[in-house]
Formats: sequence, structure tokens, C-alpha cells
Amino acid sequence: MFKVNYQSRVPVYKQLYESVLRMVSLGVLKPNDKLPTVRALATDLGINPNTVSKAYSMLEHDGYIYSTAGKGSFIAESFSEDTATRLTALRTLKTAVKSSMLSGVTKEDALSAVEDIYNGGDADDRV
Amino acid sequence: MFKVNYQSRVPVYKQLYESVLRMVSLGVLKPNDKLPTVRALATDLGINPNTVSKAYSMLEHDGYIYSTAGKGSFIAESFSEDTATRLTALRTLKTAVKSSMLSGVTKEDALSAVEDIYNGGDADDRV
Amino acid sequence: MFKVNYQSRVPVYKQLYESVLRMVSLGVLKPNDKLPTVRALATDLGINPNTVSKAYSMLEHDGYIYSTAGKGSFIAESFSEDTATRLTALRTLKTAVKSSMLSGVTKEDALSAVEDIYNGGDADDRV
Amino acid sequence: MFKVNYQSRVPVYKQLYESVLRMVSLGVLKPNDKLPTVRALATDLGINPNTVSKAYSMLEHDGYIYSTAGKGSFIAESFSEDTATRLTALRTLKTAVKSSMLSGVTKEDALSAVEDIYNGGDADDRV
DNA sequence: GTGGTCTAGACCACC
DNA sequence: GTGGTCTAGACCACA
Repeated sequence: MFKVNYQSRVPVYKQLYESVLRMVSLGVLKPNDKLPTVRALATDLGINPNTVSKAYSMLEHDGYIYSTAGKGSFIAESFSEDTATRLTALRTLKTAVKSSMLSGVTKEDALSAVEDIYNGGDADDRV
Repeated sequence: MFKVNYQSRVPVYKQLYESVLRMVSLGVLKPNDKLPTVRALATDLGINPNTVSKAYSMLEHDGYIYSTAGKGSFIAESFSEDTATRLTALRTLKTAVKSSMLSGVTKEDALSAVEDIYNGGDADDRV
Repeated sequence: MFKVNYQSRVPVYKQLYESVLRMVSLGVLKPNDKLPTVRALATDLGINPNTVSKAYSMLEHDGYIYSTAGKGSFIAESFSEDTATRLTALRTLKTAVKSSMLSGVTKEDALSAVEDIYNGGDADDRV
Repeated sequence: MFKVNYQSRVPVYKQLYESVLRMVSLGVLKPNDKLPTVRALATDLGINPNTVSKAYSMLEHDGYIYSTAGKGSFIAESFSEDTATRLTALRTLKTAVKSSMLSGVTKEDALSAVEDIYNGGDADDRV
């Protein structure tokens, strides 16, 4: 269900964090669904339980899941598929903006690109 | 001229690296413009010269600036000269904007995302 | 395993950088092999950990190795995987050998030049 | 007659050093030919006389030129066009070997490439 | 004075 | 324990 890339520079706990967000945005996980226990997921992935615990703590801190001792961790009620999708989309967008900036795209061009799209312009239009 | 956020989890040298790129993207710095000397910028920002040096070294390694001992550091001519890559970057950005729009991201959020990045915001910050 | 020449004008970190590449070219190191830890190699060579770290950082930046905190540094899989570039490199080398032969370089000199480089000699040394 | 690239990472004095070698190998300068004076060349190129002086000192140290106070600097008698050509060719070869090594060419392949060429193999043969 | 390298020693995030 | 970052301070090559 969850996968981590050990060769990646991205910390494992962060990969787990984002995996949960992705699961919700894809509709695989829904509000009040139960997440695997820390130990189960740790042994399943062959990683340290501390790492899983760290990811869950961050998710709880950010209000995306809630945990109750003895029962487990669950997707927060407020964390619907829609909000998850919008959230991940916004993050992807930021990454795209950043890489375009690093490629020499000026701020004006970037802003007008956004305007263009939201005003009905087609992404495939010649620039 | 350059600013760094010491609270950020993003390394100072990386903030400097991107600041220079941003300056060029904003048109403040142009090819063959002289960058502040390593020591001057270090004392100006209140940081260690090594940290500035690290940023400059990386910029040079990546071909964005050129440095010569005894003279200083300068914006490379080839920087942002390649309009072809800039145009493809812009098209990639437009595609990203469009898909984010389809995922429910509002125009305001998209615009502020652009502002964030060009003002030094980090794409990796949790929303 | 790794050796550095402290007398050389070539920076130690660069010697290390090329040593790793040489090790792979010689077949001593293969993809996913673990490199010595930064601290271990530093004490082994009697140099500062920062210097080793600098070499490793550059190797990672250039995609030859990958490092993860808490685990170590490893030879990248993609390294020397690209036989195409290796073949073109070999053809370029042959052209260079031929033109040097036509310029009066003896076979012995050419062979010892190759030995020099692969044994750590620097191409920039004055002859 | 002499040119220097101020943007290059190669020190100016070294560019001058190699310029003289190239001039001899091209037959432009011959044994006992007079080199421009330090001051003349410095003002001509718009660089510091110390830099020219350094280049000349190295050339003299390596036996390629000789200087006599009050008269100037001259190409050494032993430094014929042939030796200059062979010298520069060997240096070019070393550079080529090094870059091929960095591209993943093994030592064996490099050595057999040399053998191939000197045994009559054509550089354009398929590898 | 300029950038480049290196040391010594510290703290942090990650596993 | 592992790599990553930063500081403080030193020396060198270059112009």
C-alpha cells in the first residue's frame, strides 16, 4: 500500500507523509479510515518505527489525521478528497513555478501565464 | 540587496544560490554584472565567508556565474541567453497551472504561489 | 584504498573526487557499493572531514553517488551504465591518440600518458 | 599576437605560457626569436606586468626561453618547432585521456585504444 | 584585495 | 553513527 524509495534524497518520513496525502486525494483513503499501525507499517516497509511515528506525528500536527491511544490513527473528518487534491495540486504548482524560475522565466511571464490559463487560455497555445 | 531567512530550514547557501538566479530572472542582474565580493556579502549578511563562497562555487559549477581570483565574480553571459529552454519552461509552467486549476486551486492561490516563490518562498514548505 | 598527494597543487577534495571515478573505471567499485563514511575516510587519510564531505557532495551533485544521512554514501546505479557515452568517449580518445601520433608522440609516451592519468597523474602538470 | 581570455578560469599567466608554446609549435616563433618585452606585452594586453613576468619566468625555468638583462627574452635554441609540437600534442593527449576516464572508459580500453592506433588501426573503425 | 582550499570544532536532521 | 551545514580562522594563488 505504501512505498518508499530508499535511494531518494527525500527523507523517508516525508515520503510517508506525502503518501498519505496522495492516498486521500486519490480517494483510496477517506475520512475516519484507519491507517496501518506504526509497527505494522514499519515492519512491512522494513524501516525504523521511529520513522513511521515521525510521519504520523507530523500528519497529526498538521491536522490531517487524528490518533487515539490503543485504537490507532485515522484520517481526519475535515480532510476530504477535495481538500487533499487541492493541497497536493498547490504544492505541485509551487514546485513547477520554482523550477521555471530557475530556468530563467521572469516573474511577469509567470504571473501572466497564470492569468492566461484562468482566463481561458489554452496551455497548448503558442507562447 | 540579498536577503536570507535564518529561521528557514533551507540552507543559507542555497537561499543565496537561488537569490542570484532570482535577481537575474527579475532583471536586476544582467550578464557580466559584478556580484558583491565574498567577504563583502558575508559581512553584509552577518554570515561566514565560507557560506557565501559555497553558494558562489555552486553557481559557478552550474555555469551561472564565473569567478576569477583577484577580480571577483560575475554573471555568466550564457545565463538566460538560452531563450529556447526558457520558452519550454514557460510552457511546462502553463501546463502545471492548468492542471492545478482543474484540481480546484483558485486563481488567487495560484497567483500568490507565484509571488511566494519569486519572493523567496520555499516550494517545500508545508502548506 | 584511496590515496592523496599532499604535495600536489591539485586540491585534495578534487583528488578524492577523481579517485572515486577512477575506482569505478577500474572496476573496483560497482553501483550500490558503499563508500567509506566521511569520518572514516577522513581519519584514514589524516585530513579534515569537511574535505571528504566536499568531495562526496560534488560527486553526488554530479550524479555519481547518492548519500543519505544515517546510512552512508553509495555508488549510483546510473554510473557507467550509459555505454553510449562511454563509446563516444572512446572514439574521441582514439582520434586524440591518432593526432598525437601524427604530431610525433611515441607509442611509449602515449602509453605512459594513459598510465599516468589512471594512476592519479594530473593532466595539467607541466611535462 | 598574443591573446588572453579574461573570463576563463585558466590563470592569465598560464594562458601566456601556453601561447608561447603554441607559437613555436606553429612555426610563428623560432629559436632565438625575440619575445615582446614584459612591459610592451603587458600594456598591449592591458594586464599587470607582474602577470607577464610570471609567465616568462616559468618559461625560462622550464628551459623554453632565455632572458638576458637589458636585451630581452628569446626562444631557446633547443626549443625547436618539432619538440614544441610533440609537447603540446602530449598535453592534449593527457587531457583527452583524463576526460575519457571521467566518462567511464576503463584503463584497459584506453590502453588498447593506444595500441590499436599505433598498430595501424583507424580512429574511425567501429569500436 | 579576490576567490579557493583546508582545519578544527560545533550543531542538526535522519535512521 | 551518518551526512549536511555553519562558524572561526588560517594560508595560498592570482591580479
